[in-house]
Amino acid sequence: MRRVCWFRSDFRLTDNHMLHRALKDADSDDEMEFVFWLNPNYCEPFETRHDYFFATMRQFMDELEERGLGLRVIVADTAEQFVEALGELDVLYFNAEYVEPFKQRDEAVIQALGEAVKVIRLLDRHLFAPNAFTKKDGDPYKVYTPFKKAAYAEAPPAPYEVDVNALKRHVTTGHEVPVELKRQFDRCEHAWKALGEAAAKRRLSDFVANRIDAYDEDRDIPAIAGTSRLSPYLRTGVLSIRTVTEAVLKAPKSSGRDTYYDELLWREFYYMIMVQFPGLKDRPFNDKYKHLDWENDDENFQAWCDGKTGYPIVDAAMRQLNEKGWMHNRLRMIVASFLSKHLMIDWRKGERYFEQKLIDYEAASNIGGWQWAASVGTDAVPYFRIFNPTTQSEKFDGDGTFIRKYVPELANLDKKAIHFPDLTERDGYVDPIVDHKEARARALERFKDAQ
DNA sequence: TGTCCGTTGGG
DNA sequence: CCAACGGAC
Repeated sequence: MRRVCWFRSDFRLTDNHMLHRALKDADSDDEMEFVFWLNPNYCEPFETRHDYFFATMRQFMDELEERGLGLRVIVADTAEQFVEALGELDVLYFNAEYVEPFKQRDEAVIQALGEAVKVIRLLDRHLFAPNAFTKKDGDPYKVYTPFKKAAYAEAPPAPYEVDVNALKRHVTTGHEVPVELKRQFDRCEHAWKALGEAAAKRRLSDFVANRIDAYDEDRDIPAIAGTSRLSPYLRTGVLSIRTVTEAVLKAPKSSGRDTYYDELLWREFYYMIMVQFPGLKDRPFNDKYKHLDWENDDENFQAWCDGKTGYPIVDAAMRQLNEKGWMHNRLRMIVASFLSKHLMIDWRKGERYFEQKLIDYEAASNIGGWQWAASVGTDAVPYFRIFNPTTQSEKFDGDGTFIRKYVPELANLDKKAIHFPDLTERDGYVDPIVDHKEARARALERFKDAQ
């Protein structure tokens, strides 16, 4: 029997459902092969997130090699080409993706394989199946709190064991590195710190041992490492959600720990919503906001993207995104509120900009978050809760440490002036592109019209 | 996981 | 003057 394990965004050897299952199924003389489909169409334009992805992949391949395992990288534009390159096989294993465009890609591969090949798709990226919880009437939950109650009643799955030595007996081929992969590796420029499984686990245990107790308070301060910063690992599959959950629930009970587990459940909630209600990348969950009167102001949108709005906390946040491919969660809320309320620019533009830039981009969480902030989603913030960027800045970056790091033009201002410099003292820094009070009033009006 | 504005009451 | 608070958005 020839069993093929298809790696996608699950670059790890431990607690990997696909590997666990393939090993369980394999007889001692069965041959196993690891493959990766490199689709050059997914690499253009080459953004920071591609850089992170391929840097991670490269690190994973080094790790495989050290352990005497190999990954065969197949370059293909279509599912048919990919399947043809796979050659003869009996079983294909992979960890399921439930959200587009990956779902469609996976179905195209299954189609192209035909009846003769057995396909085993496994739940791996999330704790619970997307249809695991329903209301009494059988409908999916649309509100977080009851969903959470249902989820709390269920024990999350334990990590899956993977015996690497057993893998070695089945996987006999080394890496196959096509020129196209080398080309992608060569495009990587960032000097990423803490790549790979070992670094991810160190960060997880540091978080659980030292930071999780204070998480509920520290997580809102962008100048300190109060959040777990595990999302890039979850995105690339370097860390498994079961490993994270196990470590979190083993920690002593605290309000920080509970808040953090809640955030993991928000991740489950949004993915469940995306699966149960397809199409949310392009339409608001709440129908009444389908025809909201958005502004089509390219100049303002560009200023937002570039971190040149004249609101220091917004600009610092956007510059962090542009430089690091990552943004602190409190800041994601602030810039999303600013784009959709102050600028009245369609949340979909912001969602797509985040998609382009974020190394931890997950469609469900990102779309859910944007719809939440723009007040058009399920269980979203009410439209009249409009963040005041200056107040948020004073509250969460009180002494201006974060702003100073990313907006050097303002580095010399004192901690009072830095949150919104006086219009006469902005040499070297842009004037605000909108007036807060006017913008707020306009947003209230537009949203009220849509009620 | 909000902010604004008017009111009240202490200094 | 300003903190505390409650209602409205």
